[in-house]
Amino acid sequence: MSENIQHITVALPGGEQKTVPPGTAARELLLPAHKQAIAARVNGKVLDLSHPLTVDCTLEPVLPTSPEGLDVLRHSSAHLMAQAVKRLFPHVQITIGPVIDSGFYYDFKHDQAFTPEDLEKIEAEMKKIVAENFLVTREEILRDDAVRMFHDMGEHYKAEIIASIPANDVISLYRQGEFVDLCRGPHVPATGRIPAFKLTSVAGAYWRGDERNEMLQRIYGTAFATEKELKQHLALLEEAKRRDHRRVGKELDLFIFDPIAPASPFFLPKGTFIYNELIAYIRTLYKRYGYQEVLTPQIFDVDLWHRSGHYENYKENIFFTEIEGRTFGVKPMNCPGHTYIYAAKKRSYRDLPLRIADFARLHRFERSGVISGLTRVRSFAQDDAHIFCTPEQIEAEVNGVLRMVTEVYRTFNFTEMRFDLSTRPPKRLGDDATWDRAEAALAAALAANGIQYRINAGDGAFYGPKIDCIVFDALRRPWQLATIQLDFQLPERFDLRYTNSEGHEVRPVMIHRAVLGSLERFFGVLIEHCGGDFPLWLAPVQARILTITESQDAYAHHICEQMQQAGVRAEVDLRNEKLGYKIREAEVHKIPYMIVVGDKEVSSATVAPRGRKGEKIPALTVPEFIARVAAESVPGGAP
RNA sequence: GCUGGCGUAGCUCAACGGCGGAGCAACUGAUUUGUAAUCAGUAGGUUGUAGGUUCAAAUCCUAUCGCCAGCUCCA
Repeated sequence: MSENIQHITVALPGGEQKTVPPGTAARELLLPAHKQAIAARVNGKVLDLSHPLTVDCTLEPVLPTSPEGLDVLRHSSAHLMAQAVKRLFPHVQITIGPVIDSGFYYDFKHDQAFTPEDLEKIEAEMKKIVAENFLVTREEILRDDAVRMFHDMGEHYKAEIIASIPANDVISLYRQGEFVDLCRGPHVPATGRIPAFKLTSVAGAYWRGDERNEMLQRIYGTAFATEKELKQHLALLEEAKRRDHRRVGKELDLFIFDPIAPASPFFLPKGTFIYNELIAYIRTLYKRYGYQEVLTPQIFDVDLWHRSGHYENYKENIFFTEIEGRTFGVKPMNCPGHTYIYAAKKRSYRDLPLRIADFARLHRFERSGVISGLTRVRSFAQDDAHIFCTPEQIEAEVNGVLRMVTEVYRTFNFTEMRFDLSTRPPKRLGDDATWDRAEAALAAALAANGIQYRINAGDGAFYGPKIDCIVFDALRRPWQLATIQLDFQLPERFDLRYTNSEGHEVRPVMIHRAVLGSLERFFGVLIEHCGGDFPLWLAPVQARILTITESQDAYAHHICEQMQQAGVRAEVDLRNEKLGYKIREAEVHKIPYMIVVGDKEVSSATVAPRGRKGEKIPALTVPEFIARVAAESVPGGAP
């Protein structure tokens, strides 16, 4: 047992190697050079700085600015918050406090609700604990001892969590000052290392996320490596508020909501214009991509929903109505209706693929707590279509849909996209050979389009695998919009057939697909993406003519008429106001072109356009201006 | 649905047991104006709805409708 053969070799960043006795803390090797580190990465695993190194390993610092470091920081912030809460509200029980995308939260058992004033107090206490700069230490303890310990402390939720961990496991505790919490870590070495945090909101949450359990109080917060990043994050939240489609929709007179029809938008003329343009744009693509549009009933005998399986699986979301003793369901989806169009005549393989598109209104009952603006409504339409094809055609069809999806999102200036391929779930319909072929076809179609994708194993629907398209808006928030789903079940349930080339009757495959998804939801996302500055082709008013005095009224009317005749959506502002006032108003209404006309323009028969961002555009003749608008006013044209 | 918060003029918000206000918008008048707000005046309300407490309710209580945040990110 000679001491000197028990040395370990640690590889540090930059190729440096050190030989140290086992048990040396990671911190000691990192410290002089990497004092910013808040954790250590040992053989790729993120651990405490105090972690004793026992075997040969690679060692890297984890900085608070790295994604892993930020997680550590936020997790420690959650503990910091829990400590502050326990100081201020000793009777409160702690439960769990994980890291989330935008920060962290901690759930507490507290009989009263936390108020915004409480949050301020808690935040102040957190700052105090940071100043006290407690060491954060880790210790290991047997499970049963931990259960007893938390039980004795009156932390019954904590004890319950620990009791659900296997009996022989060693578990870890983290201590900072008087506060101790069960946690697997890692954590920052001391509370003084948490520089920038903010508590953002408080809300109810169920114990273990189950609505049958009792309700806890959840406090959300966020933390960053620097004050500057925290400010940036808070500014982003402000910007998101400013762009909120509910606010923009009101300001720009796009749509309203009224309690008389909860979660069902009333589109005003300007909003309806944009809505219809979205449909018109998709229709132009349908011509190129070979879709045929249909109109189908709004309500169907409940028999349809029994046969399709919706009654069994989706009843809670369907509006029912009764008349003449018959029960009808208002359609939440178009697919069952479309099977009737398919089945209306005998189909041959020569008829396939059959692509049926439908912009029909759909109604789904959504629980009152989940509805929100245009993004979660009870009344909406989709750019929905169903493709009936042979199994051999799946890849080519999905390929076509993917091409359309990428074209559409490019048009709307969504530059970032992600695709997820969801494969067979444990509980499913159909044989493995069919699933093999279907999943392979989807993967091949993705590959054919050069699309990188993630696999969500087991996340497919029970009736078939699917591809979801997630787009990121200007604030980098993800939205799941387009979807492509294979379906082997509905053709079965509705006994759909076609005659193949050998004369046998066989089942077609159904592909459900939407590109924009719900038009309402897409509209909402588009508003937030562009902040209300719609591209020229979608702007309800493209140009507003602003006069300086009433002596230009006749000219303004004349050129407005000219523009309208040429298809430019123009209007005049003849009000007896100063130019600055009219400009401000047009600016606030996000009108793309302001056309200033004074005596100068009248005498030279020109216009002086101004862009909505204040860009000065040299004087143009009216035909020149019209040509400019016409050139820019196409999908994918001027932003 | 559940937890919490909030419903006051068209919009954004004050008043928080004691006569419901302001800014913007609207309307009227004056001003005729050159690139983000000219001035003055007028009108606008059973305080979401229904009950209750009180001498007195926008304010306190109950119910109801609606809106907002959250309720899957697992020590």
